[in-house]
Amino acid sequence: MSLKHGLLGLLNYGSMTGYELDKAFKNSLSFFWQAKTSQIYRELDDMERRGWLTSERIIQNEKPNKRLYTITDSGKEELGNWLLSSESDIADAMHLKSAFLMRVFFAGEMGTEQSLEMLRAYREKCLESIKGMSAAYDAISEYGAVLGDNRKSKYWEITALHGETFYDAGLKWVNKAIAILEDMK
Amino acid sequence: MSLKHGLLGLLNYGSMTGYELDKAFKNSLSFFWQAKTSQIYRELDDMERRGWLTSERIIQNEKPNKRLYTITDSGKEELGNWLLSSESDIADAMHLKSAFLMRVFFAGEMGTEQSLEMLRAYREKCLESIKGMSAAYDAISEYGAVLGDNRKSKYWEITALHGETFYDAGLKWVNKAIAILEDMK
DNA sequence: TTAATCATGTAACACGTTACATGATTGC
DNA sequence: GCAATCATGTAACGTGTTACATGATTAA
Repeated sequence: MSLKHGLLGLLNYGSMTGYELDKAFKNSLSFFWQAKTSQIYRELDDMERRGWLTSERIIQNEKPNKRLYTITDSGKEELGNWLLSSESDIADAMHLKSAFLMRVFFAGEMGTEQSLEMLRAYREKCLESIKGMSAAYDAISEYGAVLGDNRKSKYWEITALHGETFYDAGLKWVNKAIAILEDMK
Repeated sequence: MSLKHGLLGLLNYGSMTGYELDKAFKNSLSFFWQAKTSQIYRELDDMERRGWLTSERIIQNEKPNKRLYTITDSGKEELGNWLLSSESDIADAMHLKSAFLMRVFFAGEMGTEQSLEMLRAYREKCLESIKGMSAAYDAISEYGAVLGDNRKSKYWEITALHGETFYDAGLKWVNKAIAILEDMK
């Protein structure tokens, strides 16, 4: 149930509308959790039913009306409990789910040239992601400066470092894999 | 829809019962895809409806009856198409989903000592996983020798190498993360 | 005698995706 | 004139999890 907790975490920084939450989510948490806009609205409804947040309708005349969400004490408690309860998510963190790796596993059924193409495409994605990291670091230090909270932004940096380390690992792996297949020819 | 394709891939090596498929899945594909037994049976039903496989009831008297699944030509075609169609799964492969990293992201809300505990637990899991790799390599060369198919087992090795590389990356990252937090104290 | 292995499933629920609907304002 | 931004949702569908049910054989 981590999507709800991610939203609670963002709302804990300050009240936001669904639209703003959606953007905030995609700009920060999307490195390790993805969610569609429609799902976010649905989860917010459910969280309000649970009493983790309240919402206030704001009428605008120049723009569409909006709904501002605010975390409640009960929501803060839930967030705190989730942060402390290891909840077995560390074991989960060891498991990846990847249709791409599944295709690699069964790649013996196709030609070596086709497998190589697939791996080269993966390599391109790794390189792109690695290039994208500097923008991510910039965004973090910018937000960190705005908030003036060094402690929080340290953890953001640590998650960015995770991304960087893993993209590098992906690149290293795929280069080895390509070398193995080219040796085989 | 990759669970179905994983099952097709296994059945392409030879006919199996649901029970055997479940075990085969957990022994090989579970490194990059997880599925519960109950889901596997449900998917097999659906795949039969689609004509990708046929099943044959086998009556046993000493043991429970079983159902043997066999891939059809249409199933082989589907498997082949899936292998070749990149299907955007390479882009997906760049996205991880991790409740654990989400907790790290919001760890500014808890004490540094608690965050360190969480990271140390992750480090333990990395070390365990790294230790487990030699067993995985053993299993692959064993199966490879049985099948006598070098080409197939090369790809299995490549996926194992992926696991190894990523567990190492996890360890490297967490050590850096722990160092950052300890410096902060 | 207790746990593991063999072997199959159903039902309910939770979570995630896709497709669709609406419509004004602002910047290029 | 066209794309992007603002802003909210519903309905249907697809995928994954949990809890439960059944019951014999075999090895420690």
